[in-house]
Amino acid sequence: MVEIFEQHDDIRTFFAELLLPVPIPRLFTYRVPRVSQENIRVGQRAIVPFGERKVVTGVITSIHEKAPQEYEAKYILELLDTFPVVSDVQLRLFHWIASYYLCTAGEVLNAALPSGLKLSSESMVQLHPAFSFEETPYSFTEKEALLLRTLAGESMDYTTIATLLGVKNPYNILKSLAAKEAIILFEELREKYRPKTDRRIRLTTAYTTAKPLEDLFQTLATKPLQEAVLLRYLQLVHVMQDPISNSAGLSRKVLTDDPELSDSSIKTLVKHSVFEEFDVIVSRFPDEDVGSTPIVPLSLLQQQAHQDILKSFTTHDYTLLHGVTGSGKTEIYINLIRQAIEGGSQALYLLPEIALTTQIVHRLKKVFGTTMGVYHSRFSDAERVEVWNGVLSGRFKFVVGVRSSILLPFDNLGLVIVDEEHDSSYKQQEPAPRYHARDVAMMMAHMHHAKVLLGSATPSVESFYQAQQGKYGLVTLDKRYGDAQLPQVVLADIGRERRQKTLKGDFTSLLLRKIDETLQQREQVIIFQNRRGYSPMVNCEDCGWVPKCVNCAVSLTYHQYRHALVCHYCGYKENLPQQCPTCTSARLKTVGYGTEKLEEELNLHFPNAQVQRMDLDTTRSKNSYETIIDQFERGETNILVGTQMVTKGLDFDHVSLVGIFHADRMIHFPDFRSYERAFQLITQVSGRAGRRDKPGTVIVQTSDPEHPLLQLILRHDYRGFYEVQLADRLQHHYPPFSRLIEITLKHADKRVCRQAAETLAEACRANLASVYILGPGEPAISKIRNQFLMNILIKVPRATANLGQIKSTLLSLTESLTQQKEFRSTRVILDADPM
DNA sequence: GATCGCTCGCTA
DNA sequence: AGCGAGCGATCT
Repeated sequence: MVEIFEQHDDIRTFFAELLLPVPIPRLFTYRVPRVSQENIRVGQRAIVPFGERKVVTGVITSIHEKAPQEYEAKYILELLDTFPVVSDVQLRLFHWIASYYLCTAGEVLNAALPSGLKLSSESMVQLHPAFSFEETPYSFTEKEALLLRTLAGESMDYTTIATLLGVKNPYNILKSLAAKEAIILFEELREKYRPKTDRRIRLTTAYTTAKPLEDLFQTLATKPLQEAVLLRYLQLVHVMQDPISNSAGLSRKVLTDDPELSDSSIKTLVKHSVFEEFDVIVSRFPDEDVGSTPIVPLSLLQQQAHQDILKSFTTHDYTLLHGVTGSGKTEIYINLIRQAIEGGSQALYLLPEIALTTQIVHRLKKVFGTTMGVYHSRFSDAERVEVWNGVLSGRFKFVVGVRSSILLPFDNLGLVIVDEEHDSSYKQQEPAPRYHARDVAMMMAHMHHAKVLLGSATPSVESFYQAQQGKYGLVTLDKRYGDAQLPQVVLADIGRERRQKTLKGDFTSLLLRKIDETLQQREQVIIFQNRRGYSPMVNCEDCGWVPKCVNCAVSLTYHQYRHALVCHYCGYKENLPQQCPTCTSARLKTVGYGTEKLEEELNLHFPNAQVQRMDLDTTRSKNSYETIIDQFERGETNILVGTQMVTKGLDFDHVSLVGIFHADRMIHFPDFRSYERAFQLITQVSGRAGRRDKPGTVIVQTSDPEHPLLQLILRHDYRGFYEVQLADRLQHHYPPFSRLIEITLKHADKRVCRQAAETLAEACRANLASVYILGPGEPAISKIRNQFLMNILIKVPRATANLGQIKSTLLSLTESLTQQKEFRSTRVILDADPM
């Protein structure tokens, strides 16, 4: 074939579609600079101008030659990568999440990329170089002058300035100052991620051979301090035997940390070019104890379950492992993960936030060593970038992580394990994307042709139903590991003890006696109470006044250690008044028990025991969580009091008693999932009690011991619980028989909020066929941060095929609502599969 | 009349 | 989301 026309590669113009991390439901077209034409690939990041002055990082989703017709595309400023850092499957997944969870793909990208990978510019302000107060012909307002004085040589960003001046938007002030040539505005691009480096030291090439070294020792004969440094170096780095070892050098810290060596001598040797310093990039995850520990062999039951799971995988992509607490699910997971990795694919092990503890990480590290990455919200951003890059480079074949690790750049997943599958922390609540990691895992696994294993002692009604229907495989482990007994659950009747006057505060005599017995036997106790603070409420004994939050429709929680009333929703804080502000009575009393009060009263009841509290307030600082766990593990603490944090992922050998301080509030929460949550929570905490040889006891304090749910918990009757729940869900059109979409409207004006909700609900009723619509109604907490809330619930029966269409109708109805003038500042939040 | 502050539209 | 234009409210 003869080429008739010569290809003029150099005159072709390429365009790229970019996904940007902004909440706009659209891609953006940019022009590819000539120099990048050869190298640009889908999945690379690029810096692009966005708006008048800003620049942002986006991801290339396609490359083409179709010039946009209606506008002139801007140029890509810079390609940040030489290879794709977002995989194809990942991009597809982002779009699926966006459409299923009613948000934009940009919001998903924003959640997925660690901010270290999202370079963007920040608007900065600096004093004009030619400006001086003496020479300027202009006059300034007070705020302007304050800013000019504060700026003096420094540059500041907009938000700092806004705070400094006490205004919301400093833009007008800045514009005026810029016009008077007093300041200049500029954009600062910040490199957020920096690899961690280690400063190293080595001999300069002049001294790497025997002769010069000998001469050097001659010279240093009168300088013993420097000689010592040199000797130590030669002792640690065998320069003569292995010249390469010198080029790798020695970490400078090794020498400076040595108390026998002097810092200044090291510096002098560097100054005299005996040593040279250089930096190497090191991992933030040091290669600690590589996988060498032999794996504990599986018990017969575990082996059986393992085989059953593998067999189930041949017919089902999704399998549910229903294993009672303490049945040893983790060992089975470890085996499956190893097999997946050995088969050449990636594995992901998801855990709820509070279950991903150092205990479990250490255990897995011993098996998987450096091929394992850990992704946790407590990690710094730099660490997240390294996990991201580690998955890309293939360094990590396996990741243990929380919800958001589902968004890492896997390209060859073979297995996803979702442990504690029922846990509500898999569902992101606050900012969009409001995704459920378990359900995303299933879609993702589908895209990768991978298998998913859901694990739980108390599966969600939804998942168990799917298993019952044969949609998921089901494997059951109903014996504890090593034939240990399930804990004995005992109800303590608060009402009866109150009548018999044996109640002490809110402690039943039964609970107190059991704690005492347990301590006598040198065993440990966990007390669970799902309320932090001292008391959830304060109350005036004379007029009934209750302190409320000024921004939210909730009563304030009293925190004793801060001696303050605190709002758990917005953080508002005020001092506890000396007297009631309405009737001046001094008889203000605290009502109810938080973990803080429990801790205090346990100290009074058991003065010889060490009581430790574990909740948000005691685990705020970086290592406090680990410290509390370590102390408890070593037996330095006898009683651990805590919120949900004590329910998961912790294994202690000497806990034989678990107390659930108040079961009633969990059960009687106004929500169709409250029974399920209570059942799961109580079962989970109970699982902390008892190990191999000693069965544990669980005391559940309740005012309603006859309650059917408690009766089911007593018998460890998951199936019974499930049947009851399922009937209820069927009757009221709840999942798994319907899919839910919750609409929340927010507005500062209660009337507007209600009107908007009514208008929207009406529009839904008029435009959506074959769905059930509930509301609008006020949620239990009707105001948060000065925004009034209204809810509408849409129930879409499973049989309804057009879920996608319903969602897009909802989006357009919402859109037209907020376009109406009176509702323009109403915020509407759509939440698919709310928890 | 200038200045402040909020709403709204746009981003390629 | 974040920026910037425009416009009505508010102080002097």
